[in-house]
Amino acid sequence: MPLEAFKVACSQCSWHDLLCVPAGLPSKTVQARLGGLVASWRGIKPGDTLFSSGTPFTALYAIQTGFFKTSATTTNGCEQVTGFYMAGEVIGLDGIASDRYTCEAIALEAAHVCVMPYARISALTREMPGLQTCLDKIMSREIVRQHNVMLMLGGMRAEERIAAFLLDLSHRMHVRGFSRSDLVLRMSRGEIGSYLGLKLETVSRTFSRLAEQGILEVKQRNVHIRDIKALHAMLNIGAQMQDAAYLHTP
Amino acid sequence: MPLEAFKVACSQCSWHDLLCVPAGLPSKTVQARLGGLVASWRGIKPGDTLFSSGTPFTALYAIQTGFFKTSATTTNGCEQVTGFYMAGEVIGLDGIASDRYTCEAIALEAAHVCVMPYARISALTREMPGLQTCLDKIMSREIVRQHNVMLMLGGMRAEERIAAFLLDLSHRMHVRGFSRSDLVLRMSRGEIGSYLGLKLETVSRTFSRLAEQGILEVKQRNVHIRDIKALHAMLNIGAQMQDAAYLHTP
DNA sequence: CGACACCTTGAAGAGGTTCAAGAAATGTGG
DNA sequence: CCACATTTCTTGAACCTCTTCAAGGTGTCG
Repeated sequence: MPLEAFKVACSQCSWHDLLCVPAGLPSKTVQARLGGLVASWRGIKPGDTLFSSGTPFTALYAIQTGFFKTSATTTNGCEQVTGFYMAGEVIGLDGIASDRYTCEAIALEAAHVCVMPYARISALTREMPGLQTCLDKIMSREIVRQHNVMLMLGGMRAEERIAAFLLDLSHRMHVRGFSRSDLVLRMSRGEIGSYLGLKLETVSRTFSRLAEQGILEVKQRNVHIRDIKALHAMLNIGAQMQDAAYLHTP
Repeated sequence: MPLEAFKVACSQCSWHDLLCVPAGLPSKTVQARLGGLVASWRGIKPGDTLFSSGTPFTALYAIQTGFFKTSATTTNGCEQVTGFYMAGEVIGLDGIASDRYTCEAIALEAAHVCVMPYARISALTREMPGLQTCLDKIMSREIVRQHNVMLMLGGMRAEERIAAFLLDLSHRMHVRGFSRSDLVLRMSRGEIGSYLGLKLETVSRTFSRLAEQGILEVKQRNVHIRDIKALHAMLNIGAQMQDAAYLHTP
C-alpha cells in the first residue's frame, strides 16, 4: 500500500478521540488546526529502526498501523524490551528529557507512523491549550503502564506474568475492534521473555503448560485464549494473603 | 520547624533551576509569576500518606524536604514500591492520566511539599510556554527512570540490583550537596526489596556479603560506600557477553 | 530443497525464596 | 532510667522456581 494512503489529518484519523489524540478539543475549526501537528509520514519495514538510543530527539511518533517494540540497553550490553506498541499509541516520549532518545524503537511488522516534531507540538500548544492536557495524559498513561510492568517484574511468577501479558494484549486488541481471544503475536518468545524478565525457554514452557491445561491453544505465534476467566483468576488468586508482607508479618 | 519557614517562592527556592523547575524560563518578571504555581504548602509526618490510590487527582507535589516512597498494589493485594523520591523531585504524575492517583505516596521521614494544583499549572502554561516544556521534561525523566528500573528488575542479579540502587541513591545525594559515600537509608530492607524485586532477607544477605568483601560498611540504615568503583564494576562486567542473547545466540 | 531462524522439550544446576530462630535497635510505660 | 514489648535486621538450612546447557523439531524464505 502506498504511503499516500496514510496521509490522514488528525481530525479524520480513526485513532483520533480514541487513543492518540483524545477528545476534549473544543471547536471544529480548532480541531482542523491539528493538521499542523504532523509534519510528515513514514513507512517502516519490519525489522527496521524508527529511532535508536542516543539519536537527537526531534519528534514523537504516532503509530497509524503496525507494531513496535522499544528496548533499552544497560552499560554492559544487556538488552531489555521496555514495551510493545500498536496503532493509536505514541512513542518517543523518553526523548524529551535529555533531547536524545534513550531507547530504541524497532518495527515488528510493516508500519506507518505520523511524525510529530516536538517543536510543532509546543507551538500548537500555545494556540490550543487543550492539546497540552492531551500530551500530559499520554505521558501520564505511559507512566502508569510502566508501573504495571514493575508490578509484574517485581513480584509475579512466570505463569502470572504470561497471563498478565496476554490479558493486556487481548484488551488492547479488543479496544481496536479485534477479537479478544484470537491473538497473533508479533514478537518472538525471546522478546516476550525480555519484556517479562524471563528466558525464552520459560516463556515457551509456560505457554505449553497453559495449553495442556486447556486455557490456551498455541500454534507458534497464534494464540487462542480458550478460558479468559482462568487467566484473570491467575492474577487475582495466589498471593492473596501475602498482602504487604514486608510491612508487618503477623 | 514551622511550616512558615518553607513558604518559598519558586524563583527563590534552592531546587529551582536544579531539579523541580529547571532553568530556561526567560525574563525575571516571568519567573516571578512562577509563584502562582504553588497554591499552598503541606507538612507531612513520617509514615503519613500524601495521596493514595484511587483518590481524585488535583495536584502535583514538589518535595521541598523529606523523603517519600510511592507504591502500587495489584488486584490480589501485592504491594510494590515504584519509587523513592527526595527533595527537588515531583510526585503525583501518574494521576494526570485518569484524574485519579493510581499509586500511594508515603513519607518515610518528616517532609514538606509544595502543592501545585494541576489547574494552575495548565493556566500558567498559557502565559509561560517554557513551563510546558519544563513539565514535559519532568514527566519524560520519570519515564526514563522507570526504564532503568525495568532494566534492573528484568535481568540483573541480586548483587547488581543492590549496586545499581546504591549508586543511584549516592548520585542523587551528591547532586544535592551531600556525601557520595555516606548514605542514610530512609527505607527498610523490605521496602528496598519490594522496589528491587527481592525479598528482604536477600537484601540483608547481599548487604552483608558486600560488607564482607570490604565494598560497604553497613550499620543498620547507615551505609558507607568504601569502594564505589567496585560497585560500578559490578554493573559493567558480568553479563558482558550475553548481549542481546535472545536475538541470535551465536 | 536446504539454510536459517525460531520454537519446544529435557535434565542438571544455581540463585533466590521460604520458613524459622535469634540478635539488635527503637519505643513505651512504669 | 530501666524493663518490656515491638519492630527491624541478620543468619541458617531446605526447598523451589527459573535458568542454563543441550538437542531436536518446526516453520519460513531464498
